Parts: sequence; structure tokens; C-alpha cells
Amino acid sequence: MNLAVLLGGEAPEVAPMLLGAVLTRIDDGTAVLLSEVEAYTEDDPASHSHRGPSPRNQSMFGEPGTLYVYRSYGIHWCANVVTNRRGVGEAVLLRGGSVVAGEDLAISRRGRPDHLADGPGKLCQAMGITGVHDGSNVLEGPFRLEPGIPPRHISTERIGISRARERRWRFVAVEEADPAR
DNA sequence: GAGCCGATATTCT
DNA sequence: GAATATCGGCTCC
Repeated sequence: MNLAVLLGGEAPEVAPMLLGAVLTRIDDGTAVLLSEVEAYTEDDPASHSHRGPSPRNQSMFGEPGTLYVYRSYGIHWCANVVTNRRGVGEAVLLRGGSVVAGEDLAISRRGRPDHLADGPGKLCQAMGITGVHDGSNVLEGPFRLEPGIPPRHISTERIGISRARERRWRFVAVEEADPAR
């Protein structure tokens, strides 16, 4: 599946397709295999784009593939990949994954050897994603997204929000069946 | 492992 | 002033 075509779709449909994809940072070699994502759309009361463009969320309305990076709780950075066409505020929050390249750098950034990218803020810290990357595009760089084979996954309620909880737009890769079981 | 809490940018009321 | 798309350190099992 062509990435540009994929990202032109609607966020709730694109999100599960990004499971198994690898986000690579070209300029330092770090890469994360995505295992957890969430979809947000414009008519979604829980989405930052719900009330229209603002200085913070403008990149969420950009071209598909745009990175929307925002500061969460005043401390952490969180990254989304924008979907759908320009002018539509849809994106997929990169909620977690596992570091598959550049592990040493990820460990030094995180300051610990474990839990490198098992949360949206941690994923950004491990890859060095900050506000300066807001508005860059995964079709260009310095971040590249390579679709993989989507693993088995389940959808659940999203995390950390209070509105529109009934939209089960959190997609989590299911661990491969344990051979010992 | 579960539960509480503090840090604090940005938006909304 | 309150809420939030979080995290890490702490306590107490």
C-alpha cells in the first residue's frame, strides 16, 4: 500500500494500518515499531482540532503525513501523523511502540534502559521529537514512516480523555500467541 | 502491581 | 482558575 494514498484516508481507518509500521529518524538512525495508536477527527469532541485551527494545532490541518507535535501537560511532547486531505483536522496519535534501531541513543535520551517508547511522551523522548518537528512531513523527513504488515490488534476506548469515550479508536497490537500456552 | 501525586504549557471557562 | 491525548517517583501492598 502506497503511504501517501494510505495517509489520505480517514484517521479511524488509517490508524490500525499504522500498527506494524516503522517510524525512522533519518538524521540519527533511531526507529520505533508502532504497536499502539489512537485516531482523532475534527467532529470528535476529544480532538484538539474540534474547535478549529489555533496556533498550537494548525499543523493538524496540514497535508497528510504532516507531524503534529504538541506539548502535553506542559512537560511531555506527543506526536501525531496527520491524515485525510489538507484543511481537515484529522490525525493519528503515536501512542507507543518498541525501539528497533538506534537503541543506544534512545537509552541515553530516556536516561534508562527500559520503557523506551511505551507511551506517547516516552516515544517522543526516545526519538528526540520536539516542537521543532511540528509541521514536518513523514513523506519528506527528517522522519520517515514505512508501512509494515499490520499485526493482529484490538480496538479499545482511548486513554486519558473524558469526552467521546465511546469511540473505540485506540488500536493496540496483540502480543503473538504464547507458544507455551 | 496498583494508587497517589507533583511538574506545568496551552486552551477554555 | 480548571482541565488536559503524561510520566516518574513514591508508597503500600
